[in-house]
Amino acid sequence: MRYSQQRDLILQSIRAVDTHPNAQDILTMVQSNFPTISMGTIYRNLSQLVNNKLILELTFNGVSHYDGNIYDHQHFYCTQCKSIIDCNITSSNILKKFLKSTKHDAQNCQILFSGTCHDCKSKPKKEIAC
Amino acid sequence: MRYSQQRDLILQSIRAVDTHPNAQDILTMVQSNFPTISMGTIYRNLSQLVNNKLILELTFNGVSHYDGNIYDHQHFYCTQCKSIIDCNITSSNILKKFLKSTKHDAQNCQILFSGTCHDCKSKPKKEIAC
DNA sequence: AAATAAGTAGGAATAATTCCTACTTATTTT
DNA sequence: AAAATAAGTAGGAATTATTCCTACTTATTT
Repeated sequence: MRYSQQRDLILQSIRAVDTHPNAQDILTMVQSNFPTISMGTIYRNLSQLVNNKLILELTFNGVSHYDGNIYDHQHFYCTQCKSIIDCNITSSNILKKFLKSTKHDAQNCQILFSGTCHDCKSKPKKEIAC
Repeated sequence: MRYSQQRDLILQSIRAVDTHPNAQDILTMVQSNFPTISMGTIYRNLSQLVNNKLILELTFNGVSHYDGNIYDHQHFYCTQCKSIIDCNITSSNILKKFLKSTKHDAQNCQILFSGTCHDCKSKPKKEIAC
């Protein structure tokens, strides 16, 4: 991989947040520093960064989201506000257990919790104006 | 939900297999009994069946797949042959553990293992003809 | 400094999914 | 049983995320 300012900015933008942005979010973030960048460039570089394991790709509702935290951790998806929240839970134990029970060669394990996040639970539901 | 032959056939088709078909697969299956069914009908009924918890929806590589087995079980995704294989592992223990460690109200937990399945591991890789 | 291989912008193409409209059918009411 | 009505359908258009293509640019090597 040859250096490019575009890819560098994309990686920095992803690392700067813990919100698990999608391609469109990343385009918007990078555009503020580099207005001529295009969506093709975003997607091409995202797949390179994923292939080189510099970022993680996660799919929620059929849309790819990207995570600059590549350490073993899991995610919680709030079905109300749609936010994706990091969980400090490792998957290695579950993976080990699974490997003992199967003939498949599992190399990875992703756990996705879902429900209502703490914020949505405590906040009263938005009232709809008449 | 009023009865319809189309929805009934869709549900039966999904229950008849353990291959986790996507919308296109289901269209093809149902068309063999009901040639005039359309993709719009497939999608509309799939989302009703999911909402009524008669089937599960799983997303792999950004594509929705459907599962007629609604009991607590998990999945293994083979990165080589792309097949989705059921795993006889429950998530309730992991979910309980998670609930103790967090303020989020998790109601669901999906675990996805991935790697090379037993078949792909034992079979020699396909040779490419010269 | 010249060569070249990788990267870029931006628009076209593709694929999964949702939306829309006029028609049909299962169910309820009389 | 016939009429009313609300849910369902076919099929095509629209939308959205993503990939592909082409001519141009730039980082790196020689």
